[in-house]
Amino acid sequence: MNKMAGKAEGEQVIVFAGMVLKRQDCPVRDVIDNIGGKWNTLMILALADGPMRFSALRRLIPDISQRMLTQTLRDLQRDGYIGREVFPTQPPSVEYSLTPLGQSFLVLVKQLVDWSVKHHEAIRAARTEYDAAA
Amino acid sequence: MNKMAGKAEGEQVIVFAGMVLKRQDCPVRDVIDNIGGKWNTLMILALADGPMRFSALRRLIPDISQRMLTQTLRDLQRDGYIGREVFPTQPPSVEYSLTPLGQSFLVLVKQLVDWSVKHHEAIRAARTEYDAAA
DNA sequence: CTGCATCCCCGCCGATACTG
DNA sequence: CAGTATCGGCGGGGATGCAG
Repeated sequence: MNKMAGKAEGEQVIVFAGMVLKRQDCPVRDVIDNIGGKWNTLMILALADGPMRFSALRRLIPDISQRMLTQTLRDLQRDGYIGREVFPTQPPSVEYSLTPLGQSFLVLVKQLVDWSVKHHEAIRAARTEYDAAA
Repeated sequence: MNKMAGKAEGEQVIVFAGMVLKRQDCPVRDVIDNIGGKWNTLMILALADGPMRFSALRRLIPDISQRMLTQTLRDLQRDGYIGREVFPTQPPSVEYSLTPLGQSFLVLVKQLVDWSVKHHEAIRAARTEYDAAA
């Protein structure tokens, strides 16, 4: 995940806003990886309005494979963003929901979406201009 | 607030906060991809305090390869986050700096860092607990 | 209905060598 | 100093099939 190039002696750190972020076991990487995944943020948004069942999520996000749906949910559950509750019905049903941590994170995701929508015009413009210059 | 809208010809869209996000050419993906990359956010942070030369960035981030340094800078430049200025000295020197768009984005990154630092304890706790349960 | 297992492709990223 | 070029590993993620 986060490979260390330096030795134990040369402990690489980065200072930002007075905080020391060690390259190994960097707190930010834990979060970045969750944002960077193809489906993670979308999953957080999907659960924004309340708990949802597995099949409901499939319907909500039609173009996700079963494999990635399961894996994304597991990853987010592992890091404490979402909770999983199994109901012993027949056939069984499983409900996923945002934990307090997940809801806290949702705020960031929403800001990210807002910023994206607001600036994606400028981004695309810069992109075409750059490509044209080349 | 988060609902799937109908589709006409396989045109998948997702509605969030009243905004329609088409799956193809999604504005959020442009931003997400920049966050998700291994070095992108770090580069933004590195330029937070002002312009920096190529070699200065190398020293600041020791464990980045020359290849990825160049590529990351190019990508961010292409999307308009950073600017590049060449000084005709001998040998030549190049300075990179955040554009207004980049500085606007920097705000988000900082919030991300703050959130990470504040909650990474909870995340790691959830992670070990999940692994223990397994 | 809710998963896990398997196969496989492809793009990220690192290592290394070469240039103006 | 500031790049470019090439090779190769590795892991993300899609498609499909099987199971409880």
